[in-house]
Amino acid sequence: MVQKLGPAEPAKRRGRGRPRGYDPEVALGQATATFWNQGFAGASLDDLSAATGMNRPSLYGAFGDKQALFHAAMDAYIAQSRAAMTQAFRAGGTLRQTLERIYHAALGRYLSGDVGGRGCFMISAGLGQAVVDPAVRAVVADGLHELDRGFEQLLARAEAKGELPPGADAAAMARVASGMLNALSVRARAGETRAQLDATIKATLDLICGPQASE
Amino acid sequence: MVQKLGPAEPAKRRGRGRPRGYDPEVALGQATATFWNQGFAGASLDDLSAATGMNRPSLYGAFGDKQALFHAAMDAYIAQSRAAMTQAFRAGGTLRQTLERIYHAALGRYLSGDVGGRGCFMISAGLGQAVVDPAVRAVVADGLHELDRGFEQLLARAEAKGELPPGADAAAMARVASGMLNALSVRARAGETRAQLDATIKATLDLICGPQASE
DNA sequence: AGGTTTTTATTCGAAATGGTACAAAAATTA
DNA sequence: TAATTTTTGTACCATTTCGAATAAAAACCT
Repeated sequence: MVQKLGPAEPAKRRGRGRPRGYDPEVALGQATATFWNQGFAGASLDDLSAATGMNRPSLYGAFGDKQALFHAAMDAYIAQSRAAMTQAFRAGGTLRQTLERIYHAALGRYLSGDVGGRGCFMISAGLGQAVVDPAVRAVVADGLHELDRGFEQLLARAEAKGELPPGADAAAMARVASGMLNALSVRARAGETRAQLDATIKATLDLICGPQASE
Repeated sequence: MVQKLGPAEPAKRRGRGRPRGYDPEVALGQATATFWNQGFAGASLDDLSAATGMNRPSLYGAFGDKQALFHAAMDAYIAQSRAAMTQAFRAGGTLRQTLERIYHAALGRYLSGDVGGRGCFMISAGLGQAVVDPAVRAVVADGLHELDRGFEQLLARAEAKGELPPGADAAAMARVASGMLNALSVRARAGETRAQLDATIKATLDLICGPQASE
């Protein structure tokens, strides 16, 4: 889990001094994974140092103190998540296909890693800090609401295209669709199997889009 | 927030030695609140000592080490939550009334305290430890699945009573109903207002039970 | 009153934690 | 080659953390 040290491949020269022994993006990813599993308070600088292969002064020089590192981890996670989600939202197809793609893209991230289900980083690690650090709470809330808006637009477009039954309430559907994404995070971290989580996704799709024969 | 010390009122004599200066149940509640806000790793023994008004040796004598105290906090929370939920599930009324009662009972707990939304203790504090402590993960999973079964029975009974429309899938509805409870926890802790959360509840009820005029 | 028992209060200690100082190392530039 | 610049590695520091040891306090029992 530690990136190899020593002179990194001369990928990009950066001018004068000694070259870095690590790739900042890789290191940030490894620090993120540590926070993801153990939370902010549960991840010591020694843990982070071991995970990234950087010693503490390097960590400090690159990212600032522990809080700053955590914020950098959130920003990086959000950026990645946003990229994947944007793609899933926009790839086209029926409403059901789109929702299914969204849920499975998210679930793939929630089940990634080697600890048996970590959930969403913002929910699992971010919300742990939310009560202690208002700035973290605000970032998490923004992330949630950005997704909310995505679902609202998706459902509104589906309604406009006539994909929804006549009496359907697109706004209500969007709220539930977004909420069930949070539920998947919770339950992935609680250790539910992929089969169980897939069943929850199917139930959500059936309720929103109408039932469909099993595959 | 600290219970008063000194000789407690002679509620129940317990025989020989010096009487306790605290009520174990009250102290456990205060310790639970500390874990709830700050998580397991984020709550130091000093924090817990200050919150309960017990000094460390007393804490240790009463509950064992920090892990044991956390497990005791989970057990107590589950017992309280189960009592409230059982009542909400069984009090009768239409499906919509019952679901509304369940969600609002839970939401009241999720918004309790003076830190602006803490969510469910098991999700907010428990899941933070789930990856680190498999026993905690198992307890949380059990709690979730106990609720799942409650919703399954509730929806199955509603179906049997003919409260659901003909084509409805009671099992899928139960999964979503249970999942949205998790979503409420997440969003309460993210700082959503009661009005926002009520709107999510209403959306869930509308989707499961059919729309209803606003009050 | 004197002894017994249980809890509380003070204190201590070893380890871990977050953060930093400083010199050695590895590159560039002159 | 020598000076410069940036990063690394080691060591250190003050504080916090968890836990335990020990003595004082407050009740009961005889």
